[in-house]
Amino acid sequence: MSATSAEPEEQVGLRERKKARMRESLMESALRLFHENGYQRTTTEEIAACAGVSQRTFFRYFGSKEDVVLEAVEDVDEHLFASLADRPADEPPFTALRNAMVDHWEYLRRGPLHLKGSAMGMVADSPELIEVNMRYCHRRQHRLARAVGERTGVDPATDPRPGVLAAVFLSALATGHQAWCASGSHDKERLLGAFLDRLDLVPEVVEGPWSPPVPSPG
Amino acid sequence: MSATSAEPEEQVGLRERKKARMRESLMESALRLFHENGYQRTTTEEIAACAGVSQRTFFRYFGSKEDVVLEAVEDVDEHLFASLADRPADEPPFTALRNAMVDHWEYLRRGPLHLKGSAMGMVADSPELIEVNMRYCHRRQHRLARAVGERTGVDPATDPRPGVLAAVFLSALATGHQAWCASGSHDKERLLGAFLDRLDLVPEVVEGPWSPPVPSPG
DNA sequence: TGTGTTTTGTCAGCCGCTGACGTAATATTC
DNA sequence: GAATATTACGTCAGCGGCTGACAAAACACA
Repeated sequence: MSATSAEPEEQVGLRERKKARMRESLMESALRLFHENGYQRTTTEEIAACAGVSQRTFFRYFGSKEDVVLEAVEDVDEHLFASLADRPADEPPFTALRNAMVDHWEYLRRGPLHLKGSAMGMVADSPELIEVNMRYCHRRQHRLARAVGERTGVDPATDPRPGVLAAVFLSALATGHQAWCASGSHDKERLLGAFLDRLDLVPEVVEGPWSPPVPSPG
Repeated sequence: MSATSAEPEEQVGLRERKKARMRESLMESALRLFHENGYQRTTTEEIAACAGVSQRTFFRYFGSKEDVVLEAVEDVDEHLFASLADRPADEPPFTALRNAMVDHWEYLRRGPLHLKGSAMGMVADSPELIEVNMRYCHRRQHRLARAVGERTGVDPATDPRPGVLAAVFLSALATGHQAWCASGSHDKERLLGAFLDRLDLVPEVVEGPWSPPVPSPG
């Protein structure tokens, strides 16, 4: 084909450009098909065909079908980490994480991540993807621990605190996510509310005895 | 309908007995092969052959290869829940969980669960199984939340606290488990130590600012 | 333009997993 | 003890995820 007229300004070369575009194309095809037909009912051959390549090529770009979802989630996480770095330095780690989540949500609300931004919502729609998401939570946790470590000046390799904080934070999020799924709601704002409810509960839940069983009206 | 109460005895019948034995046989074959050759390199056909049945029969007893590991872990969890119920009623929930873990370990130390008891250690040996374990952590979390709910008289369906506590507890355990794997240690006692270290860190990590970065020697 | 490297499609194949169907083992009834 | 219905099992065929190997096409560099 042509394309020889386009002069790449950067040193990255035409090849890597194509690779990046192919990767984006495959991910977009996959996420769209997942959204339309469901994760389970979408085959890797369909994804490849939708992107105009062979199945083998799909597996050269993504290690597995699950990896597509994972990478979308990780791209979204990336911005959460940026939000964390932007929080004032005097905020305690856990508080900073909570507030970064609020900032992050405000960013997602403006929708610059289009399909990827809805990846988490997509996960909610199909129980299979919840497990897929779970499967990778230790990868997310490692990345978050690193971000927490950078913020606090603590090395996650020698100090267990960043890892513990990351794990606790993500597990509380997961609980909120599950409750949101169970409620059948599709309102993204309610999802943030569920997140914050659980996060705010963590200190009280691990500290001392609990207040009376059910303070709700009966 | 037929009169199934021909025999009022609690005799479950030969058939169900055989089913139970077959199930045990398959699980034992699987766990032993996993232990010897690794999870990945053990095929479901080998498991079936080891138990003297066809592959199809294996899949009639277990929904997936992963399920075998999951059920082993759940069997072990079962006793953790019992230990939790035995803790004094005046212990706060998180403390009770922590201490139940210690009791539970003492039980495992006596080795009545033989192969199943080593399932968690097996998980440590193969990175693939860590992901398998992760995949099911929300199932474990639900069961633990129920146990916590029973102990505290709180309904997990309406009060989010049991779910949050269960999630935080298990995620802290997972962190300890990962650290233990990373250290390359195969000493089970060190694993318990890693668990307790992380659990004891949780309150301090979510509460306020952190103490100086790294108090350890350089 | 020609040469060496990277990327792709095709093919073959393993493995996890499932539906369908016939058969053997078990339980029930006479 | 024979006839019956019920249940478990083996065999077979097949799908979908995933991988190695090889040849052809696309690209980079000179």
